Amino acid sequence: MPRPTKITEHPPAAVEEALQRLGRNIRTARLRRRMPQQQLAKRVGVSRFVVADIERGKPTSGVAVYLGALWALGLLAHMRDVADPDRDEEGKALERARSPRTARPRRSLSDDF
Amino acid sequence: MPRPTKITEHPPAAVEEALQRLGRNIRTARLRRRMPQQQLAKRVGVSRFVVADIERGKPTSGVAVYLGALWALGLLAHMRDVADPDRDEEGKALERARSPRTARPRRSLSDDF
DNA sequence: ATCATATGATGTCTTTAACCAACAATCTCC
DNA sequence: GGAGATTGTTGGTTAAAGACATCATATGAT
Repeated sequence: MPRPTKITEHPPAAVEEALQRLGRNIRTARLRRRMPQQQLAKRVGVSRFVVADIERGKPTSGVAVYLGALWALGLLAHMRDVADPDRDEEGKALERARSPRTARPRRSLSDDF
Repeated sequence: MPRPTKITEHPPAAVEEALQRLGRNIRTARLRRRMPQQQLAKRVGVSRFVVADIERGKPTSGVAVYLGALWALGLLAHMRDVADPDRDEEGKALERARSPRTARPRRSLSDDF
């Protein structure tokens, strides 16, 4: 994504780590299937360089490429649980009665960070 | 991602669906925490428009933004299992002896799709 | 019901992500 | 060990991702 952003230039350590692990996992899955980057790229519809990028965990690559790779490897189902409201215990606890459609502040609280 | 790619212009239905669900989940988690897009954007280090985009499941946004949002919501741990080699049963089955470092074809098989 | 706030929608501008090509390096199978 | 394929790397080109400003709408505390 053009226009430099904080998150892509200096990602938090946790984000960078998660990204690299995801890339390694995709690579492992691809190698296990004995599929060249070229072929995976063809299925996803990108050049082989993009596949090489995501296997390295490049933060700036589009989500669709990552998900496309998971899809081409038959691993997209793993995304179902990510941020699943049912698994968000903290969120469930915070949600008192109903879920509002906008996040209007309840009172005047120090909402900055 | 500049230069249009097949995956971002016409994502497979499964990918598009997964993307939209992820966006909805992020939105749900944010609302439960009564956090405005603005504030989430500030934590992630992007503009509020980008947050609005990912909540709609925009395929072209960078991965880092999605993961950054998960991180800011305390949900990044959910990414650990995605494409985890231990959970890739099909991959484990395909891996005969050891994992090769390149995907050189074992024989002359019809490797084109 | 009121009114401040959150969110949606548009349009312009800047910067870079993804593309491509070719060579070098590495690895696997025979 | 040799051959053939895969993967890494670099640099130039181009179209879009993200920022920003503004207006319009919807929402929810009071």
